[in-house]
Amino acid sequence: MPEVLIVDDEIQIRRFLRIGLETNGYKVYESPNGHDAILKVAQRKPDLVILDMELPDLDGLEVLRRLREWTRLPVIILSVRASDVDKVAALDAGADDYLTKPFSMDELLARLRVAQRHAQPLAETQIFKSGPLQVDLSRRIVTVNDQTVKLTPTEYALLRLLIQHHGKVLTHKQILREVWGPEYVNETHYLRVYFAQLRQKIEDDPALPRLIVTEAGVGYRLIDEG
Amino acid sequence: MPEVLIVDDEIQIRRFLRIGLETNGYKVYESPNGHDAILKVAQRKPDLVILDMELPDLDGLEVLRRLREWTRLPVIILSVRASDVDKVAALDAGADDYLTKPFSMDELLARLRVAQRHAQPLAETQIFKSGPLQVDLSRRIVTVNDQTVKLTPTEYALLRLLIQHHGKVLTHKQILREVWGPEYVNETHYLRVYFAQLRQKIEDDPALPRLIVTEAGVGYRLIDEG
DNA sequence: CACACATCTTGATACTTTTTTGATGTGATC
DNA sequence: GATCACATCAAAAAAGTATCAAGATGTGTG
Repeated sequence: MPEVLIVDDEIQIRRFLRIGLETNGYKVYESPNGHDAILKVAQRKPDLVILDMELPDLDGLEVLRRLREWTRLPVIILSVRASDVDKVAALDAGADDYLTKPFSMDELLARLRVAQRHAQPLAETQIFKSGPLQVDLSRRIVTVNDQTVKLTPTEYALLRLLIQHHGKVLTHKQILREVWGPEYVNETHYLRVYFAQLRQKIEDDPALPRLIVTEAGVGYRLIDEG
Repeated sequence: MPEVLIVDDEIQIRRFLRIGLETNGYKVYESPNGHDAILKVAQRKPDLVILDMELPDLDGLEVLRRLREWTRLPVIILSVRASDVDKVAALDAGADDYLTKPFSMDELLARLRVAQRHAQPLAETQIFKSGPLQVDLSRRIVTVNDQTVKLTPTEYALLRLLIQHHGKVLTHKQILREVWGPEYVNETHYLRVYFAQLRQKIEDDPALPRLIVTEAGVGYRLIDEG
């Protein structure tokens, strides 16, 4: 859920914005003045800031400049001032958008979505490695000794769970609950079958498992850096 | 020197924009209509596009949608229509900003600078290749072994989605939501039919697919560098 | 308006993969 | 040597997939 900080001194405006944003799936923080706003951005680390230009303590532009000293998070300016010079000053100071009051909620929401789009960095490829095993979680590709291996949905879910907790022991119940669902916590036979299958596919020697080790009486564990 | 494409049917507006932009250090291209605009973006590869909503051939929104099929370059909309629905539609279709006429040159320039800041240095994949398959996303031309192949709108939408995420597994739901819409997420039969059709058209041997592989129980994946 | 044409939707059927289930084997511990 | 926890194998059941083709819908044209 994206988090927004609303910076405005008028409580009615904050209220209006909060309602509109919350009904559209945002988590909302509020600041009534500039100093508090800068503090809250640092503390709460919101995904977006909606910043009014008229504040009791600091100028909105000044708040923006201070924020831009250390963060590039999207800032959308709200203002009653519609003059070019104000807009240009704010935009050049690092604002991502500038809306003149009165504005419609729909437009603000659309412009927030644009700002979120812009903020998204390129998705980095997340790859887990351990010995001969290599798992590309974003592409759903598993390789062993550089050979791609085909896993069924359940086998993959199991392996992904092990990777998410690599190094730690996962109890039988934990695994069954996560992979099959809470009503399967006693189907320990499933574990035997699927761990055998998984070892068959990803271990160099399935009879002497080096990646997936059994912790007798407890559960299973995935070794990293084998 | 940043390069801008101006898309507007009125020659006076183009002139006005050209002068303002050139005196501020931009190199300017012009398009009087939508089809020419799409072509020029592919040919000239400008850094920015200024797009008027009222065009003689295609709707501005349609031009934007077509561009977003293959490129994320910044597009700033100009329009006489100031209604929320128009703005929201354009922004959600992928526009980076929306200016209502009349606007000031200074504001436009400032918003261009914002758009340039946001521009992500992406390697634009105008043409996708994999094995015998070749797809020109900007011209919507699909060839297999240098033979042009005709795809229906849905088949093309499907292929384009696969290309945008090539290498990754796309789940059934993802595909149905993107191509047919959120209310179709359970119509898995559509997938069977359309993937069969697509394979028939783009695979060398549709019975042994090498480009579009099935991940049973999960979804489908487009292989790159087959 | 009626026509041909392309495309989308739907149903039937054969086929493949995956999951579930049961039977049996192994080794350690008491 | 009986018991326990785990491993392995393989068949049955279930779920998912491929393909063909007919019906429905929509499109533009004369």
